[in-house]
Amino acid sequence: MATIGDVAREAGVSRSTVSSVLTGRKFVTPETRERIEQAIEKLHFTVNSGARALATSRTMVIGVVVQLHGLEFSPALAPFVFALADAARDAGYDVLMLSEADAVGAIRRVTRTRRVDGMVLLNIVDDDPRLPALEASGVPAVLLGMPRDSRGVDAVDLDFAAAARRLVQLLHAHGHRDVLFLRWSPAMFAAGHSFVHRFNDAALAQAAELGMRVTPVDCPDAAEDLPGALADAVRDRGDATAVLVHDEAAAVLLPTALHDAGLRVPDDLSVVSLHSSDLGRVLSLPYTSVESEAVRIAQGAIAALLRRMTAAPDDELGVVLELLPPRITDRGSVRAVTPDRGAPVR
Amino acid sequence: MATIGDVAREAGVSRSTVSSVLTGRKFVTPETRERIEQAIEKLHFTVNSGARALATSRTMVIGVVVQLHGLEFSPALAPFVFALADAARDAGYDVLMLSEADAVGAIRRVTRTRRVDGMVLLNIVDDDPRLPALEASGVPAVLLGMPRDSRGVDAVDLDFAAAARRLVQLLHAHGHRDVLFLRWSPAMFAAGHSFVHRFNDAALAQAAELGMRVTPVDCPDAAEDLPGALADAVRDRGDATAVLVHDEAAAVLLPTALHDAGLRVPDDLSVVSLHSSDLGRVLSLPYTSVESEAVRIAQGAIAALLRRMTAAPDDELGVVLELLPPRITDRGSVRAVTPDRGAPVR
DNA sequence: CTGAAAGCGCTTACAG
DNA sequence: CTGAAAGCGCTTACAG
Repeated sequence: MATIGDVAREAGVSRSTVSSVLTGRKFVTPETRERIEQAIEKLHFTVNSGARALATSRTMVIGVVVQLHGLEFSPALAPFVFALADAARDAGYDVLMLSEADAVGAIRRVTRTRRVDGMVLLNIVDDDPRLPALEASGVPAVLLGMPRDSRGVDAVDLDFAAAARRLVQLLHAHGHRDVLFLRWSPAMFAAGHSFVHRFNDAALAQAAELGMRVTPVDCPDAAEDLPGALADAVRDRGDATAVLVHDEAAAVLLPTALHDAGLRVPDDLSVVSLHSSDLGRVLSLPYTSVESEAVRIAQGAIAALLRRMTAAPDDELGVVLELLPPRITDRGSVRAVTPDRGAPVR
Repeated sequence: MATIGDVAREAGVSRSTVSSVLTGRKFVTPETRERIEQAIEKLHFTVNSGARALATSRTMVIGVVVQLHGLEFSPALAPFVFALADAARDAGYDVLMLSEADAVGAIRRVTRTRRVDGMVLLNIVDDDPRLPALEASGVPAVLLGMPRDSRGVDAVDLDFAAAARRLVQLLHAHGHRDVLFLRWSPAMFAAGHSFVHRFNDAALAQAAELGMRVTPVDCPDAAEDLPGALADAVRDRGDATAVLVHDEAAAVLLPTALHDAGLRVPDDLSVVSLHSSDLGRVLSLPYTSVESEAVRIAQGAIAALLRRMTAAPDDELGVVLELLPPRITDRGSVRAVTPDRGAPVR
């Protein structure tokens, strides 16, 4: 491996001059620059990132901490991780994946050993134990998610409340007044996943405001109980003319449950949902739904992180809490009904 | 941040002695060791990984390269990535996630800048363009997947051929002689995903050997065409008494298609499958199937990589090509039929 | 068993 | 505009 010294010798200049063209932080005459670049080319020289990190105190690495609670639909995390890596790369950063069970330990380890310049935390919950560890580390960070209290840490997330309102409004505008709400399991609520609460609270509030009846159905904690629970919910739907879904697995399994019950969408029942867009695409989920926006959220998170990482020490930056507006993709799963009778419009 | 010099001063010893207890490569008398450990504790000292990397030429980081072809079911990759990170961590390594579109560029970049000690490549295809780049880099590596020609690189994968044989044998043992084979799309075959070929070839060969009729059904390249294709396949199944599935999305959507057709499993039709275990678990896919073994494969891959990374330069290591034996989980989706009539046994 | 010195490969004030 | 020197925080022969 060629070093900066080899390049300097080859080009007949000093190491500092080579460094100047590498960093681009100093002016070098075109001629010597040219000579140096040729030497770099010839020797296949590349900067040793460890040495550079030691000299600059910047690793150009971002740590991404995902906590696999087991409760969550882990495949749905993948798009966010990949989108984060892409966004980081566009800014010149690599991504260290921290998925070990002991997330607090991971944060301590990589920050103390100076492995990363900044951190992104995924699947945040209220009172997340990772936040104090983050605070103690003093490393720039951003949350991909929006806990009740982000403790001064920047956070970026989809606006789940707005998403819920828009879906409810959509149903209302089509005449639906009685809606079944398939929501995340009690364990997810209890774990403090704030997106679950935000969606739920906003959906119920919006429905109340519009004078709609919304019957919540809790998805079971155990995956194997879900098909049965869906079947029950659909059978016991009463006069509901529409279904609002906010649970990954429920969105995937609902088609089967509806078919089992001999119901057609949207003829017999309208459906709107919020679930992972990637999953929906691959499985052709046929429901009008809110996009999960992994790419935009990841880009927003990296932008917020860059702002912190590149801030001067004396900059007093305000906390960024960014809620991205939901976008709805219409897949024709909502049908207009007459509000009074609850029956499909002919 | 405390440095090794601070610790040395605090403990009243030299920096080299501190280093000796840090690395554990030299004997230090218990008394001085004790003093040093107390100083480390007191100052909250942690080794600066960049400095250590520079001094030792080892980063303790493994690069994981995933190529998101767009064709594949990307959420199914997540379990492998997480399992790799876990296995690496157990061996003291962190994982750098490389998911950018230009995988070859990523390999060049992280190896030339000495960011990693080794690499793991996921979703390998035949004639994978990443292999030459890997070879050129000279960095230890392992493939998670088994291309036709691994070009001297260690590779670990599930034994897809054995998996196919065992599933076919299982159907045969239960009397099935006419089987529908829902297989990956032509684009996946064309892309050279060897697991797709290995499963397919072995399934067809085993069936022929056992005198079974197997009718392959190509899943469509476009996700949105899959539901229709499944419906067609099920309707036109002829005298088939069982379905063999090797396609993630097909495994997920088959229940709906069967329900649509008014068919019950296993009463009207038996089903066996190979799909992501995690996905199957979360969605409660009700089919007897081969486990995808993300954890065992990842552990095997990291073990193989460690062997290379820790080998002495003059060790002439043989190439490791490891195919893990498939394990079948019985979910009662196979029913015994009488071979002659093809009708269910009453 | 411990320490002084050199070195890993860069960057960055500071002179000139 | 270029270079010599010091320094980033470790590890590792080599003496003693």
